[in-house]
Amino acid sequence: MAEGFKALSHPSRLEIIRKLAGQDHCCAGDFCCCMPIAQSTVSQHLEMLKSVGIIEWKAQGTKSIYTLNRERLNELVAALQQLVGEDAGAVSTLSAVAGELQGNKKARS
Amino acid sequence: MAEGFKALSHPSRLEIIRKLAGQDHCCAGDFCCCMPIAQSTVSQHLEMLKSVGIIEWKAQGTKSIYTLNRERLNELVAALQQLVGEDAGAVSTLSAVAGELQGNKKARS
DNA sequence: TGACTGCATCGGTAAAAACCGATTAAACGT
DNA sequence: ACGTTTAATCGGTTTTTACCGATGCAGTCA
Repeated sequence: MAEGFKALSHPSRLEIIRKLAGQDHCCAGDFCCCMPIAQSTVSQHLEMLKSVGIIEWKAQGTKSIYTLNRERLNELVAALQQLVGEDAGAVSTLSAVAGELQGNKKARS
Repeated sequence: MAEGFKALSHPSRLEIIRKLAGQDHCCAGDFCCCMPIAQSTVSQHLEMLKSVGIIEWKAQGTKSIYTLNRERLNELVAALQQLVGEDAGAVSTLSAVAGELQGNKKARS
């Protein structure tokens, strides 16, 4: 769990995730060209994210295709929520939001 | 944001949070006695958690009282969810849960 | 087959984090 | 006022992380 959050604890790695979240998949080079760090450094950040399962890797010709593992990130979210103790208060907030989004009168009040 | 996750990226700090989550408040000594690290080290971990707002501090006599800032942790949860991209899928799951908990027919389907 | 591309990996340096024991300082009880 | 308790801070060491340029190695295309 600490490992997972460590992977999220660097701006460059968050940037990688952000980019990947809006794009379905990227190859390694796509990150290099929009970040102020060397290619080898990017590669190491990718390796770290991969090692904790936050991103997934696939070879495609001479390129490396990376995709976001949303499930793994959701696990981290869940772990964090559980740590806080997702009690009644959190649930009611949650249902209020859900109601709002659906025009659900019962949930709103 | 990276700072926040960095604070969560160490087992000792997670342990502090976990302990605090089940206990409303603790003084500094309460952590020392159940962790395999020196008092000065615990103090530094507490300082780090405090500096990013995850815990709060209050002096009480000769003791230091620490409490968990659940709101701050929820902010991090939210940030992480947003990073993943809380899309339609996530919302419907969310409202389904809310509906379940309230006996809401509309949300259930 | 030989040049080229795209990336991972290697070797090394600099900076940051983790940790400790010792010291300091505030609040307390006597 | 004095000794005690509690916890922050200091000085220093070791380990880890971040970063780079250079090198190596597939896969591709001429």
